[in-house]
Amino acid sequence: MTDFNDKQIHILQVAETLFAEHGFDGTSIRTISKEAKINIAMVSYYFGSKEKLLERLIFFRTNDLKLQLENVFKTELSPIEKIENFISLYIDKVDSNRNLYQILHFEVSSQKRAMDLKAFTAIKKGNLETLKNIIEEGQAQNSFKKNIAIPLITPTILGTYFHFHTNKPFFKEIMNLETEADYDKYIKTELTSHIQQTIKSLLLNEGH
Amino acid sequence: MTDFNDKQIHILQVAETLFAEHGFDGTSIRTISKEAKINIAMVSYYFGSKEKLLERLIFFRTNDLKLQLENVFKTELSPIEKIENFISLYIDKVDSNRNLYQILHFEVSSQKRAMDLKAFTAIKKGNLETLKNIIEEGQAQNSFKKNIAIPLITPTILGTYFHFHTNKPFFKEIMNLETEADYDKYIKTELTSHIQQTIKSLLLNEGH
DNA sequence: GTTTAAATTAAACAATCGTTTAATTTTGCG
DNA sequence: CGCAAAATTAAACGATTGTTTAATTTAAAC
Repeated sequence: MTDFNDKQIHILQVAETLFAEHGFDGTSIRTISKEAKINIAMVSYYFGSKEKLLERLIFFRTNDLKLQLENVFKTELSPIEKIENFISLYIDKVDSNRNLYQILHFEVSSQKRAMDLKAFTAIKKGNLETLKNIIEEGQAQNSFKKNIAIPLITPTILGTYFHFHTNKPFFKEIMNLETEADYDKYIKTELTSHIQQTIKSLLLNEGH
Repeated sequence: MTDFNDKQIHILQVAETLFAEHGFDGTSIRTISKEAKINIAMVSYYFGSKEKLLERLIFFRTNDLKLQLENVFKTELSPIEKIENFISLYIDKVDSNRNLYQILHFEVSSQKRAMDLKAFTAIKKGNLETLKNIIEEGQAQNSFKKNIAIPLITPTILGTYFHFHTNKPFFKEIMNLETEADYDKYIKTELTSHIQQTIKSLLLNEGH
């Protein structure tokens, strides 16, 4: 159940792109088949149904995407450096799996699909726990503020990223990001830096 | 073209809820008609097509939702107080139009629909301009930092809100928000406060 | 080379989609 | 009332949806 052959992976990759572009309901099996240059019946043959294809796609990616943020916590860095690494690593991972997260973002919100997202929820809880450990470490040595709503940090980190990316055409225009490379570079530099600066300002005690 | 009769408004309201729940493609005209207790043909009769219905819905709401954030700028408050009001007003307006923004959020990102969003883009640019004025005022009197990526402030404000709301089931669980009223109250208090605190920390010069 | 299973195909399935038609009912006005 | 416009209806349209079937080709094992 864990393995995919080359053909299956190819179908998943094509479906991922199309789902992200046109949504799950907006993408037909015929479109996927045409794009992947396979017969229509192959999707049912390999995955059973369109909905199971999506489930397998989520598994395929989240299994490949288990964030190893715990390692950040275990390093010898200072809490504020850990926060910086936590953010850059998080954004980088999400950014390199844009399409899947675009799908999850919508399919999760429209909770119509009754699919198993427990694994995904577990990952989110684990990441939150890691963040909590880092922040409490900083609070213990009095470099971080005490009255912080820790569970709201992640919404600020990821929310800033997603809102930027969701409104990509708008920001490409007002930032004069002409090419895709310009856009990608802006995320890796300015946007990531802005998020780091925002969270650091929120956490750090004044005068440190 | 500006007026809607009671029946049209009723259809728009039903469609708004269903679109937000199941997406545009996931909602059929038959479902809308059934829910609104009208004949299937009435949608085409009043709006022309399903896509035009969505356009009219966006117009219907954004026309009612022209944020009067400029008024915040014109008050006699200090820049930091203006920022606080800007954020609470913005979140409150978006929160009271959750469903529409949920739709816009997805339909904008999947830019398949070739519809007229210029009015919406214009509103966003206007809001950004207002925010810029407030911040530059604070920078002029040396209470705000100079090196701020102003266009990334809005993504942080709205992104935090949307990411929270998109993952509503997750946060209801970990925050122990049992009822809808609990959830709504949390947004108006804790979440809004967190966003205000975050932006204020980012903007304010240390020692002020 | 024969055999068996896997892979692939074209075709058809019933269901649902958005939209249109044409007939009927309701409404408002003189 | 009589009449014209608006509103509403049931029915049908062709197109597309996800899925299944049954036949055929390919691949691997012996």
